Amino acid sequence: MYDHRALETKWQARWQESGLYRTGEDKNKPKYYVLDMFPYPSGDGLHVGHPKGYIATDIIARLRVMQGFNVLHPMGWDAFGLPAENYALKNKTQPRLSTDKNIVNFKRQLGLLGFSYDWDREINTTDPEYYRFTQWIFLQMWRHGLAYESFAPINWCPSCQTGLANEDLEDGCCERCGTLVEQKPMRQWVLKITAYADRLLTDLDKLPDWEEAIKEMQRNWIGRSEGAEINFAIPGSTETIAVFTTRLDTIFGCTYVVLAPEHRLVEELKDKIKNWPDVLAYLTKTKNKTELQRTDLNKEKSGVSLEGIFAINPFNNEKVPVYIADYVLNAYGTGAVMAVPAHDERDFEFAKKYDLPIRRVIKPLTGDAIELLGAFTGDGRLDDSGEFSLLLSADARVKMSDWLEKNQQGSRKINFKIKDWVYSRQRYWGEPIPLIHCEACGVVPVPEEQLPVTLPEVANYEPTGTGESPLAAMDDWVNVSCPQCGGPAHRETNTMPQWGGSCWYYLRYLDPHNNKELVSKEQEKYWSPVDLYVGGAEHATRHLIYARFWHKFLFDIGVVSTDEPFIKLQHVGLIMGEDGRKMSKRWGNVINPDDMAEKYGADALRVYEMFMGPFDQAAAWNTNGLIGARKFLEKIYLLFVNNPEKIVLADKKLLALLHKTIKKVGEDIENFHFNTAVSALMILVNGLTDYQNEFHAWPFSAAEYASFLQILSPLAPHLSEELWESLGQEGSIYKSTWPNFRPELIKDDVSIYIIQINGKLRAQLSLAAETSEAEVIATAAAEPNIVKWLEGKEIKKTIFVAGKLVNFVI
RNA sequence: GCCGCGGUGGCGGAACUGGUAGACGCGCUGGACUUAAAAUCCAGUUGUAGAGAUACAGUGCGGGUUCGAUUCCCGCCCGCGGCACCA
Repeated sequence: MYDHRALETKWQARWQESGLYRTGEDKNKPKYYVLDMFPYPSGDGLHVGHPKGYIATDIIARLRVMQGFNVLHPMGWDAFGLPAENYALKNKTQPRLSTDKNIVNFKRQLGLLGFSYDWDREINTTDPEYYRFTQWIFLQMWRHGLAYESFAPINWCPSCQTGLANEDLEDGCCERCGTLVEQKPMRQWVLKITAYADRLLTDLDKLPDWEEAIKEMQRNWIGRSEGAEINFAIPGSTETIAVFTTRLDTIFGCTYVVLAPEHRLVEELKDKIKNWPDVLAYLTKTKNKTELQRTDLNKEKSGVSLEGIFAINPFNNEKVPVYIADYVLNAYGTGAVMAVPAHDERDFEFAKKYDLPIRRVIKPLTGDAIELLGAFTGDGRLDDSGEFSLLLSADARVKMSDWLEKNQQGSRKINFKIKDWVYSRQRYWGEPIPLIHCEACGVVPVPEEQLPVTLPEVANYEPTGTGESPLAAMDDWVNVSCPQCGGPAHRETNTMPQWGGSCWYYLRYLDPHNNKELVSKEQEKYWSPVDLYVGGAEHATRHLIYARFWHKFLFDIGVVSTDEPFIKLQHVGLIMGEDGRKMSKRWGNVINPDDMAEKYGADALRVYEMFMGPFDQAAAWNTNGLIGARKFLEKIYLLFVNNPEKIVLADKKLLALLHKTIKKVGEDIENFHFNTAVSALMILVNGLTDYQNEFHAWPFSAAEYASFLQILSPLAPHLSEELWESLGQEGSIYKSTWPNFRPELIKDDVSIYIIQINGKLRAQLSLAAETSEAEVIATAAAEPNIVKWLEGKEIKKTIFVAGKLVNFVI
């Protein structure tokens, strides 16, 4: 039994004392930047699932250092935002105090696991010296017209009492507290991420080392669709109804037009609408529906016609009725659609209900004789479509778009699902938005030399629910003179959302103490971009899109030299509770890493978490598995202490196994196959244990035992360091050079042949590697079990694969 | 509904570009040590038949390609994740 507590605390203290993990500064070496998604320091502390990704990056960081790279491996805290504030409110403390306390606890917990972080580069998004630059970036966006004030209705969480971005919702509920979100018009700051939508989409193709699944999620979120915008004239009005469609080829089948209830024209055309009371009733009914009710796919479509209003289809000059219906979304496209019930399921359903005409204009290419019960939504051949009849759908879309543009009735158009980013929160615990409202000059930026605009300490930081943040009540802080004209003015009192500070933190690690600029050109050029980024897949459509957006903007204004921030992205699979459910206080299935490290050791915990299964897959916790990992380390310890004389009786097979293992462990770590790396080490250790127990000697030299420790060290740094020292090796194993495997030792001199009859295994044969084909076949055919099978049969064919198998086909 | 990922022993999982299915670990069974238990060590562990050699079946289901398929192709079923009235 080795005393893991004594051993691990000893080495953790020594590493810290010697500054072992300070980032290398020799710029002649190649660099490797390996990054974790920095944690949100919650009051609950880390559970056993959080460190899984950190263990993996630590293993990679250690491997890269040993391979001769300058490695940047930093850690910090993403500490602004709702959860921290809600936690402080619940515990009746100040967010500043509770956040600082939580950080101390998180840092202690991470310290127990022996990570090789360079703590000199620690950052904290709530530090004014940090958020000064978050504010600076916001100002640059404002200057470039990418931050604008809007009064449109947005998602409002009545429980958190703040506006939210689309990305903050889950099934129409607040992602934080699960409360049903309402639509509420309010003043807000919005970032124009849509201006980058096309680049965010197309540049995904430049990221071959991102998992396809995550890229696909982003593509869906951005949601690009190509189509056309068409203007339908309104007889008796100068207004036109613009509709967006991706199926211009179906336009001859348009039998009515639908506006979203919130569409601007509804109010504009009020005087001409003959059944206004009906319309008003419908509008009220819609307004009272929640977002969830409105988007419920199972609900029956409803709407009301705008009596007296018609729209003219420019292609055939036909006059069609106009409806409002809440299945049309005001926020997408133009908020109006041309309805083609024959070729769109939603329109079909609506037309059936209100008895509107259904006109088929696309014939399926196959089986068109069948009478369709629903809408035919596929491409086909145009029918009854004037001069465009008989064209194929795809061709028709091109020709009809040309026609539109030539006749100035509309144009080609690309739409995105992604919406501009609602960037202000009516809460206290966030970065103040560095803008000033002046009665005379309008919105004026805080001069850059006055940054940061620090978050004032307030006695009462509870949300007001009025659409203003608690800061609005702080007259001393709010009232300022205008930086431009000196007149009376007041500060913007909304704060930035949780995701603000994390949009650029990876850049700050490069140059964390620079108080002139967010990162120096020199440091940026050397360290950027991030070579490996590891974190949860839940960030695919939030943090990872936001950060790419900011990065591209910073690239455009010359702050960074690359147009993508993260070269390789690897997502980490969750660790579930022993009951298979997500670890949560609610289920009482949370396993605490402190307890596990205390009981079984940090090394055992590291090895176990990597051994649980494929890194990117979810896996259920099993403490017996952790004990297995501990036993494995125990065996290693015994290898070194059980044979103190260290007599060496050379064993070729075990030496070959060592070199195979060196090769495999290196490759597996690079490919994130930690589970098989651990298993390879176990196989080697089992071999060594058996050998030592039998012969009471080592099968190879101390130098080779040292290289075994080296390949173990990224996984189990404490124990390896201890045994490395006991072998009399100089310096830390962390600074040693990763061993090379010797290919000549790996090559087998015997080949094991499998002998098959009709593809079924019947015998095995072990022959010298250089045995000729003819000889192998002859020997195989002479095997007793094979002779039995071949007796009285004719060999039709013999398959031979060198070094592998012989297959007799009979 | 659309998109992505997956389905292998009692469990987590392994299997390189088609070539011994079940590595490694957990669990379980039997044994050794012990007054006893824990720990440790040894043996076994996909199913069926057999004392055994061995034979047959077997990687979600049904087909196909191939000398040979967990791996490739076609058609399904189930699970997980994301998006979802996006025109």
